[in-house]
Amino acid sequence: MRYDQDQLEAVAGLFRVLAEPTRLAILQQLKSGPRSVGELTESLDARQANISKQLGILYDAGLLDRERQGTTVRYAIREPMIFELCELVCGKLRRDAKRKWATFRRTRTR
Amino acid sequence: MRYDQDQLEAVAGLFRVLAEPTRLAILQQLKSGPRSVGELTESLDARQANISKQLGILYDAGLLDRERQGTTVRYAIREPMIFELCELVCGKLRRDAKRKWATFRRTRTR
DNA sequence: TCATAATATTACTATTCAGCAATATAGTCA
DNA sequence: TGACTATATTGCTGAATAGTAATATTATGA
Repeated sequence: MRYDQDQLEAVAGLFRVLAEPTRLAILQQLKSGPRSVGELTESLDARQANISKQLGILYDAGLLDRERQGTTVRYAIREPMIFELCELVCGKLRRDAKRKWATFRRTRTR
Repeated sequence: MRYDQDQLEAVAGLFRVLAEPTRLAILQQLKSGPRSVGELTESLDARQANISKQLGILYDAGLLDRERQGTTVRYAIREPMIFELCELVCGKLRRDAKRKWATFRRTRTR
């Protein structure tokens, strides 16, 4: 697969959406099931304005579904693919950590 | 899998490295094989300083290998996993595009 | 050692954006 | 309608960073 400039921009844009701990934390919460803005605000110990804003960004990126229920709004994962992404990244981080640890042991033990 | 704050930061950090079109373009070039800074600078029509800087960021993130050969330096992919990441993202973008197109057709044809 | 070539670094500017407080909007119920 | 609740938006500030020109570093060969 070969990407032109616009496609690279689009791919980079989606990675950028995932490049923020707060948004990842939201996604992690939603992995267990749909949540309202208020529930997320409480469980993440954050400001409502910020959670709402970050949810908007995730929604605009097409990663979440949104549904009004009376005066509350519930968000849910639309793209389970994001968890595969996170798993791949975590696998790499684990490999890095293991490598670093092995190096440390080598330099300490002889 | 459950992530704490530090892990979320680490994952976000790696996504941030991939969240730049120039760096993705570099990775794309390297997919065909190792390249020197000069070769990348030419094929990407960019400034040498910038390519060198972005290569440094990719290297520091543990995504690239580096090898000096005389006065030139060749970089190579160290983590083929990144291409899986890009493929997942592209799959999503294709789905989005298809969905948008289908909606367009629905609203036009009746 | 000197000249040259390839790469890296530095110092800077412009842009982007997370988080915030304040405020606006939308839905519910009396 | 008005009071109340939940969510969204606006305007702002501080921090991060892509790209740049200029310069420094490193290696080669005469």
